[in-house]
Amino acid sequence: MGNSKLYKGSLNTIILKLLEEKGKMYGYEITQKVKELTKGELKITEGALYPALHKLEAEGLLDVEVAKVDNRLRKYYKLTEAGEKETVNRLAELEEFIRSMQNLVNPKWSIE
Amino acid sequence: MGNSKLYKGSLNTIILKLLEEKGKMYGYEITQKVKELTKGELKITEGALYPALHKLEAEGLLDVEVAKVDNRLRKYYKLTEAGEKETVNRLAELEEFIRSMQNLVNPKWSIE
DNA sequence: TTCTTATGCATAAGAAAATTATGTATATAT
DNA sequence: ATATATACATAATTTTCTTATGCATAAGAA
Repeated sequence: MGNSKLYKGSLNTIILKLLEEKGKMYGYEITQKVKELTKGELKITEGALYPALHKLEAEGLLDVEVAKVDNRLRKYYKLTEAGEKETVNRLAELEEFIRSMQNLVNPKWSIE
Repeated sequence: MGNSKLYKGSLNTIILKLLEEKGKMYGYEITQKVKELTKGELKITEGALYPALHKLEAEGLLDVEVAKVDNRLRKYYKLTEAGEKETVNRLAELEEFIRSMQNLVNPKWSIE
């Protein structure tokens, strides 16, 4: 299972990006969304996700809001103001990184 | 200095790809080439590079050839046959990963 | 009705893969 | 002389993941 050892370092940015898009999401929802968007190629494990969410919250980039749906707990996360600013920066960095990787891996692509 | 925390996991593939292109390269040359190709954005540190080269060699994917140029040591690495095969696989995996990341970060790009 | 799968959170132990800090040595430019 | 560039290497530490485990409810299958 889960053999995507390549996304190391980009998990935080992925989380921020999704929250920027959707407004608010809860942990399990994020794992499912990523699986869906990448056609199952990228699987966010809970062991990676929850600590990452807690850290982003501790850094003041996320706010939490607890809800109970169908008698089950959900923790909805959304960007703080600081989080919105950081998201812009980190996304730019990630996009630049992706471009660099393309340049390395397949220079032809980036000519156009 | 070196603030590219994003390429984690892809160093091995980058090395293999460069060797596939250039035939043979030595460590220091690889660091400079990557810096050049990414316009300074990606800096391979020696602490990451040399262990990676040694590991790829131990796995039978690389061959070494020592040379002395200007009284300085150089260790030229090149792909073994097994290394050439692995390079194809790992490049495909990395390209697929890059596509996934694009899909997450900027879905618009990947429609075309 | 029992068992599995899905939903939902969390943390601890361990592994992988980097960074940072050293160390050695020669060559070149200031 | 001194700093920078070239060239290799490794140890200590940190970051960031995977794997394993734990708790709990809901829904569907057997």
